[in-house]
Amino acid sequence: MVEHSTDDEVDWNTDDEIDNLHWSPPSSPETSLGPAGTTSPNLTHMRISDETVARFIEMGFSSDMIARAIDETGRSNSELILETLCKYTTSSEASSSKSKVIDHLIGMGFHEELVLKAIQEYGDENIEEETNALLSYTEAEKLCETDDEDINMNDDDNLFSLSSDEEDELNSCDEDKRLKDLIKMDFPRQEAAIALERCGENASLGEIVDFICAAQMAREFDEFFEVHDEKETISNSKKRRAFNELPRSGRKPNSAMANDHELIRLPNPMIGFGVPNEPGIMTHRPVPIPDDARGPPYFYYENIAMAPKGVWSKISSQLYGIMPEFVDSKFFCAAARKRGYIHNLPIKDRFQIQPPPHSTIQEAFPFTVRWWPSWDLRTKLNCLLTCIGSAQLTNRIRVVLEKHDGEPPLNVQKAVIYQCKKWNMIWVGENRVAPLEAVEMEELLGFPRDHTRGGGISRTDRYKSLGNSFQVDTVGYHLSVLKPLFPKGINVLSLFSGIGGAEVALRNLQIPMNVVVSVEISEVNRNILKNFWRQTDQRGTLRDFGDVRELSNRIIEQLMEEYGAFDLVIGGSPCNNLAGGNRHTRSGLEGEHSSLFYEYCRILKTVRRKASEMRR
DNA sequence: CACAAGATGAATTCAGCG
DNA sequence: CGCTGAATTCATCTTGTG
Repeated sequence: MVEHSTDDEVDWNTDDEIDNLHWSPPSSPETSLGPAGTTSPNLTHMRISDETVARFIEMGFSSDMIARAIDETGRSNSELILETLCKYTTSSEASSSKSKVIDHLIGMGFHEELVLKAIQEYGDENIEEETNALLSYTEAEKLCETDDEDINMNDDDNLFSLSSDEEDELNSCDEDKRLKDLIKMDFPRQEAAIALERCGENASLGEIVDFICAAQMAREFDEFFEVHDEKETISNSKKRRAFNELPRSGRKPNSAMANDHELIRLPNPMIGFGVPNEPGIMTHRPVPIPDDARGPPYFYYENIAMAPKGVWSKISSQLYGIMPEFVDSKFFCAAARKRGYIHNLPIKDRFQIQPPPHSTIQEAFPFTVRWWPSWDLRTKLNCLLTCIGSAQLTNRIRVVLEKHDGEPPLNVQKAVIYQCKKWNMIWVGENRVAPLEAVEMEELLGFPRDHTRGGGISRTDRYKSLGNSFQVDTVGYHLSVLKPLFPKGINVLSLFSGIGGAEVALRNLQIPMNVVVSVEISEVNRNILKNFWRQTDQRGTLRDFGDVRELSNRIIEQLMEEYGAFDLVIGGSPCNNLAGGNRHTRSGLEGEHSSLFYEYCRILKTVRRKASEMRR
């Protein structure tokens, strides 16, 4: 091991331009034993490492399948095993794929007739195409006037209750089973046991879950808006260190530093008020919305989670002191995207846009699977940015890998992985990595294929627009609660619209948009949204404006008089001056672009004031 | 002038350790 | 509790080309 790494070190350094493959030296040299480390208990006879097996399992293959594939392929070549596993999956899925697709689409609420028609038209291969087709059918057939349902706008009253059906079912459980169920739901055994005891034997599972959630939320409440003086902050334990910690004495205060002592913690895992398929979904907020911030009109504000210190407490203080919901989109798609959302939407009974996107890189891009080396354990991509890796870098990686037969030494692996993570590259051939194509980013972000393609946008601008966009499925999950509230459609004021992430989310949720007033400074982006509006046969009105600063309060009031009040004000203000990738002008919330956040506040307040006037 | 490509760190949080 | 290292990040600027 030692002689190898020394040789390779020499190889690295004799290569010109190799500096760009530099990585921070590993802290634990004993890990350089290579991939053949410990083995999993039931697969002990094989040379495949635990990590590799774990990766296969994480990709959704069963251990039986993995064992079979390892036996069949000769136990040593992980690429071959993966290929075999994929073969198994495709062959077993093929027979049932059609009925599965039908069930899936009907489950989304499309009529069976339309589903069959779509499948006839597009085949049963591409569920995405079909969904799009179905959305077009429904849009064409729209005008569907739902009868006046009794919608309870006051969502905070019945937040704890489950439906009677759910409750009946849950009541039938005995205590042991309930404890098991709770542990299965990933509640700590101790908390579950205490909750069971406190709630008594007649309590339903729902009540117990609420009890545990309430306890968790009480803790969150304590930790949010926690006030410390400087001394206390410094002596706080690591666990209690918070996002907005004050600067250590002697350190120069950041210009973005807020002048308050509030601490906002980023949740770990970053699941906000809950995400699908993960434990910990809340039915009501840890910190209630203040009365003066209740909707309608609803609002939804977004920005990056990893902003400089003090930024989020400043943003929160400007938006009624509402607790931000920090969510990583890796829980919704195959790419991470850590964002904070401040909104006054209900959080009960959220649902996902259907179909949900692929959850791993390998599922999203199956063609890459056969090229994926066993030592690259990624199943999720990092955040999609506005720039992509250079061709020179991919070439250097290829040259270096070609020098080694089979698996390269550990230090080479580390360097390659480091660059792949940094530039979000995927395997597209033998020894060949590549940055994502724009169309692949569209897919990961939940946009229709070629949403940003053509129409006068340059390649670089396309990457920029996509890198600045919403992740549609994440935002859609939060907005889904609007669907039962506005069966007749909503009026939307969309600020900093970009390529229309909010509009695409609403459309995918099948929430009719009566009026959308979109404010977006980039002309190419405005054109993308206009094209989307036309192509999806929207019946509503789309109005677009350029600079948000020129949208005066007077104009806003006029628009509301013309179209009626806005039901939703949505937008994410510029993060340029907050983003970690910015080497030059990371100047905080008061920066040239990021300070447009205050325009969002101004406009929101104008809308809410005017709306309350109109109600009177 | 528009576009494409490449070069350019730091701020922040977290996990792990003594 | 304090330290260290690893990991991650909605980007800007300069240069070259047509």
